Amino acid sequence: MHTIKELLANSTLKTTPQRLVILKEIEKRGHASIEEIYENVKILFPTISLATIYKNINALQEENIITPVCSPKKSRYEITKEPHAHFICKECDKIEDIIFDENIDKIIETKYPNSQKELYIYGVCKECQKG
Amino acid sequence: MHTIKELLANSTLKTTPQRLVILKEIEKRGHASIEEIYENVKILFPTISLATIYKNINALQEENIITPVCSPKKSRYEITKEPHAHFICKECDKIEDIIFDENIDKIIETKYPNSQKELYIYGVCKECQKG
DNA sequence: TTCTGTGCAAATCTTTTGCATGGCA
DNA sequence: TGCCATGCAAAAGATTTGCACAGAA
Repeated sequence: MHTIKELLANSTLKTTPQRLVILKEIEKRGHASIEEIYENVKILFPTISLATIYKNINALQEENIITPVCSPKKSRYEITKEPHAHFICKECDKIEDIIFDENIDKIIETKYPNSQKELYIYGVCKECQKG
Repeated sequence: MHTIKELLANSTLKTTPQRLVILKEIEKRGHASIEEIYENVKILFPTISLATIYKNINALQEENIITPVCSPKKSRYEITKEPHAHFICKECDKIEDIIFDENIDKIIETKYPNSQKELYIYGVCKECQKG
């Protein structure tokens, strides 16, 4: 486990207040979209520009500090962590982290060895099934 | 199994030459992006407009005739079929359909019952691992 | 004949780029 | 101090909208 400051210090990127605030926002929300990051970072950092958000999102992805979580509706980003699975609701676009079942892990590892894998399950969440 | 014509006939959408050609292109490629569809449909249908492609992609998704396949790089679409899994290469963005392992199916069904599920495995394909 | 679909143009939204200035190491 | 990062403005790219005409049912 690393702190956000350590993640930056161990990368080729410089530690700037903007980057710290962007990463804290992603960490706090679990999964954050560009607009969510921009709107919330602007509260603490009114002068920040959208271009800075985009540049940093790209740089942080290249350093593997954050990982895109893609849904059909909008892309979001999370702090890169151990392999885990996502459940994404097709209706409300909610993302839940789920335990990466070790049996599934074994099955996939057999077929796709040495693959840096991520598992996504797209479905309809319980709340939306009720509606 | 349904033909493309039947898919349209059973929907609320009218059957037009443009829609048939768009769907045939998606079927032929397995997974097609907006630009791929546009570039190839234009050969048969030089007057087609990008707006028509977008409007139809949205309409066909609402009718559940096509399903988005999302990758971190670009969105693509496929004809809606029985649940199956995708392997998407993080490097070259290639998409492979893979058999939906019945053991994985059972594990997911236990945790997410009655969920219209899709399985995605993001990793690095064999070709890109060599490089 | 009716009403949806098409195609064009314009509008809007999203993301990237260039450049002068500011700030971390 | 040197070089990378920021922020602005503009450019480029992607997607949506409005409207008149064409075409499926």
